[in-house]
Amino acid sequence: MSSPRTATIADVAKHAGVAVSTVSYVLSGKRAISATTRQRVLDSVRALGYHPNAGARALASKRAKVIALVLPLRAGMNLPVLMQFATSVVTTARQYDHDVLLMTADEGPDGLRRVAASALVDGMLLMDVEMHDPRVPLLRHLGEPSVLIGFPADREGLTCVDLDFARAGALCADHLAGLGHREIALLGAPSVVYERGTGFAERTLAGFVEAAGRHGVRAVTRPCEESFDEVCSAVRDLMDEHPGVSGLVVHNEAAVGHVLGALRVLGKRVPEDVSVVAICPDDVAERASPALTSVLVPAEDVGRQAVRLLMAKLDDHPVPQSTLLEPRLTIRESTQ
Amino acid sequence: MSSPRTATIADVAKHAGVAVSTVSYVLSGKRAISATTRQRVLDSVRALGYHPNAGARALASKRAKVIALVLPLRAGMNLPVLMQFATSVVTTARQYDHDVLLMTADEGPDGLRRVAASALVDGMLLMDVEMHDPRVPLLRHLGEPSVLIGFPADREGLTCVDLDFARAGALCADHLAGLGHREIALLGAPSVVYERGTGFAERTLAGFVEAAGRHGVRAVTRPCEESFDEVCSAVRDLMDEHPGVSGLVVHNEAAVGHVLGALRVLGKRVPEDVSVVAICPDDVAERASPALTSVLVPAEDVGRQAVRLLMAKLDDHPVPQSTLLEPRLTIRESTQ
DNA sequence: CCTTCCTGTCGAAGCGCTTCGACGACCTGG
DNA sequence: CCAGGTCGTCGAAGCGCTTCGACAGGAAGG
Repeated sequence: MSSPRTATIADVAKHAGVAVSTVSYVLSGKRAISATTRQRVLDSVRALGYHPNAGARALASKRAKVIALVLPLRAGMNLPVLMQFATSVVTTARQYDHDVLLMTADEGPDGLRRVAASALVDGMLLMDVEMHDPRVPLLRHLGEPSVLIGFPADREGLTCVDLDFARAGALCADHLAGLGHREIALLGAPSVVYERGTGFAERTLAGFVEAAGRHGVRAVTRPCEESFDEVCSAVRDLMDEHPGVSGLVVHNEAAVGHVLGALRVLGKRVPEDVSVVAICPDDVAERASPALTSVLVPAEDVGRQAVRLLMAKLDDHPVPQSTLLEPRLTIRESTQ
Repeated sequence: MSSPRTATIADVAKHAGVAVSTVSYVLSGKRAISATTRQRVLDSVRALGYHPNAGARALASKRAKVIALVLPLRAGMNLPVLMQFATSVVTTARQYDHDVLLMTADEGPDGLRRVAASALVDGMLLMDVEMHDPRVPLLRHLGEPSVLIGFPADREGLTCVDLDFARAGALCADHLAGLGHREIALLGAPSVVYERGTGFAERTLAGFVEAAGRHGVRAVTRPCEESFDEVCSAVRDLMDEHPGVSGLVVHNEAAVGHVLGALRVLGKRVPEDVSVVAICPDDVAERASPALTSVLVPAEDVGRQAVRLLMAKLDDHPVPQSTLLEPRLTIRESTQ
């Protein structure tokens, strides 16, 4: 049962009849090795099922080949997107031969410090960055390579990636305005998210308002809680106060379903009476009835891009300070 | 800017005026150290901001203090529960001074092999285990300490944890029968989940049917897809074919909201015409209207318990082969 | 034909930590 | 008062890997 002690590089060297360092150079490609030797070593590696010991490698090379993914896991986050994101980070990292250490934000800045100081990871990916995030100054100070998902207020010296939420908001307004709607509304995140100063919510709103203005369309916006009853009354109030609203943008994944339910209850048909555009993942939009015209949050792209940037930084390649990912609008049945 | 090379154990030893090994013993507690020396060392540790180098520690001690969390990230999984689970795993692991490496199942068995062979992790947690999971034999073979979330068909030599889904199903039936309902129905996971032979769906169903039988109540069950339209027709068909059904159990998180919408569309009032019990996280149940009587999937408990078991195994403590977590029914407004 | 320069390989020196055996110093009991 | 224990500490030997400098041997250049 007990495996016969996993093979070490010395075993491989002996098996191939070469020096330990030669094996290392074959595996890392850092020095030229003749084709025949290389092949012999590779064969031995396979024969013995050799995998380098991660600790030893990290110790000697000062590279752990692990990156940290710091997820928030706080109230008001939308989980499915997060999960998609995490998946794409792991997958992409593996393509670069790196693994992913999962951290939650509740260990706080100390967690970052610990992980950096112990050389457990080579760099980190931080999600759900706020405008005035306490981790940001620490990050600058630590000097660990890092990439942020989201934009803090002061971007100096950082590398940030995000969906271009302003464009997303604008895209929704453009679409509705293009369909001839003259008065449109945005139902956003729960108010707590705005209070926290999470950038993406504000940027969506700004983009929406700006685009509406550009088209000469009246725009109203309000936060949106996530229980059915609260969504219901929010929608009702909105319609009462602004009876002319015929286009609705929903930027709140948990509430999307409830908004449709609320409209049904109020006797509003979609899209005949009200057109609805959601900013959410495609599966949620497709699962709704009618299927929702939506702007996709490209979680996978963001994850992939973030990892790429981090890898570039690890290799000391220069990277742009900000990367904005283009949103994509998919027209389905909920707008006309 | 560049930190002055992070402190090593040698630095601490020098600063405290003791031998390196003494520092190590203070930190690990594996040998008796006088109170005064201990204090001096601890002070130096704090003064220098010392954190042991993870690689070196792993190399020397053969313990990485990292566990792997293998998530599925496949279709039909319900993400929020998964996320809660992941959070509780990370948090609990940290309490045991361990970190968590995130792996997706798509690297497959090779991923497990790699991670085990490279000693990157000391043990693993596998989620979403199927009845005939290909990873199970490998796991037995590798001899890495591991804990499974979910039950494969052959449990021999493994350690498994899960919610007692049979009890959960039974609890729902008990509750409805107790309220006097004589004909009840279970709306389950999408059919693909049953086809995959995922244990939890089948066990819920079995528990539900068994309990209904025990109470002399008629039970009907069917799988349930996740789009609003499909849910709608499933509910309509169900009601047409079994007009006597007055109690509904929904074991499908994504469909819960749609079921309520469907009943609303069909003119059925909840709970006056139909009582509804959901098996889902509390926040989903609370967010619905009316707030749903629900059986909680105690993702946090499962995560915590799984980590505890794994830690016990790492310390060579004996652990039970199966651990079933008791479900808890919360009565809200949707049943009468 | 001899220097100069690659190319391919090797040996050895760490990386920072844990752990084992050794060994004074001190206590205890006969 | 000394044999036999403890207790607290130290030094050194690795753990498995990377990487540096050295060095044969052959190619190229004068």
